[in-house]
Amino acid sequence: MERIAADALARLPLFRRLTAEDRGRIATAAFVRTYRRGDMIFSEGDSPDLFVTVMTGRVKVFKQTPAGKDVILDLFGPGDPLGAVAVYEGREYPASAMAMEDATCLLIDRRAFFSLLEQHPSIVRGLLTGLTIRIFELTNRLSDLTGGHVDARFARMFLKLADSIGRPDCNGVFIPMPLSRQELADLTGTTIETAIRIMSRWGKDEILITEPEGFLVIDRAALTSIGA
Amino acid sequence: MERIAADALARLPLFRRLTAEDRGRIATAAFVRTYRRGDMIFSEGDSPDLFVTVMTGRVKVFKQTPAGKDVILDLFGPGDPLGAVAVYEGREYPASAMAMEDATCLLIDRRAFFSLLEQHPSIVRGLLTGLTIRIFELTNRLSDLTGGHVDARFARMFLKLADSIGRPDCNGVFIPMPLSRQELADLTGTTIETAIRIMSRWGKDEILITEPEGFLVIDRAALTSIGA
DNA sequence: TTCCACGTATGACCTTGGTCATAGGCCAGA
DNA sequence: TCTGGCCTATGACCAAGGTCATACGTGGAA
Repeated sequence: MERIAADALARLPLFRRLTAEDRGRIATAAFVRTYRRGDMIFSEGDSPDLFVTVMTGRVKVFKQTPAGKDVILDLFGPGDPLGAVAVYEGREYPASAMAMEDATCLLIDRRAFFSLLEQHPSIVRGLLTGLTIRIFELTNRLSDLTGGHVDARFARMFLKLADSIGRPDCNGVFIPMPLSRQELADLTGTTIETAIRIMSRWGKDEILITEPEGFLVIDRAALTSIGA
Repeated sequence: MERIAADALARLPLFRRLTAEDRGRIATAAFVRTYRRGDMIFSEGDSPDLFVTVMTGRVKVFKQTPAGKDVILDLFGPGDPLGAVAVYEGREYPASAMAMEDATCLLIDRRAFFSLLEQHPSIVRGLLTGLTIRIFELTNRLSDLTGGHVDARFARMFLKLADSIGRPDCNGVFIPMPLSRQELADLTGTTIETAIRIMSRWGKDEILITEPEGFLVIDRAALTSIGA
């Protein structure tokens, strides 16, 4: 844990609109903490006493199914606030968060965060927007994961990733997001074997290939038709 | 569509804490609308210009999966606000709402609602609480519906209903909530045939029986062990 | 270097549950 | 009273995909 420079806050969307003075005040109640790949940031059921914002690295938020498997609810990156729900209402985290790679997060003491909220309605608005977007995504994920065939879920997942973070490449669209087969399975609600089978089939069919630093979508049209 | 008496608002949790004067002001911008069983209250993709609160009857909120089946996201009853998400941020409804039986809803013009929000932070808090609870529920439903066996999902669903609205009865716990086989299927992410099979098996095994006005849980222990 | 752990890969097998077909009961409207 | 539509019910069939077993490659630890 370290102190944070007040101007580092200026880079986070949620705090960007505050005055420098206010950011200075927050900085006194905030820490930066670093996590190693695989470290838990918080666990389902923990009671939240810190408000967490991702600064660097990628974080997965997931939950265990009654059957004991993990389902990844969402992937977060720099600037995204984690577990705002729980902090705001003071109830337990509904899911767990784990660093998928080495990461740093900004932690703000819950009390300090609240006094901040009272003085700055713009932050409340930002959080509210975040919550509503979260409901949207969860709603979509729910209808996405329920029923339908696994290939289709895979296809839609990769199309979504391609649209959100993909960048054009000589041979297609590159998705700079390394995910293990297990993580692909947890994102699509299936097993690791099925994930492996689909990925190796698509590799052979030159639809989508796995690279060390992510995935390369070669045949977007094929994905679109599979996902339909 | 009719005017609403200001004191009817006093019965809705969200508005209960306002002064009589404020409720009177809202009443001028609010009206009551009645729906018949099966009527759509709003549809996925509509842009929200009214804030809706259920007053009587039961309403299901559902969404179509990419495969074209419906998934019921939640069941709402008297006092529950519908589609608060969409209204607040002014984006499209992420799901549809339909009256499951004859129902009445309180509708408030979006603009009037906003000026209300600005003057009454307590309403904002109420909405925020509602949104966070909604995220909780969606999170749970997501892990619930993903993977696992259909019987288990059925068992958990009925246990949850029994806990929330069940009342003791001479032979077990009665759930006063008539749901068609199709609706059971939509709640658990399966097909109507599978829903029928499970229900008739449980009926024969005297675990849970369907009654005209709801369901009677006879063997709660059996459900608990199936749901595990 | 050797060894173990972990991620990836692939085949064999079998159950769950989705699909299709058919039929009976009930209610509203003609 | 007949009829058509809707919900419930049940059987037959079949495939998607979960489970189990096995194997290979790589990287870190001893």
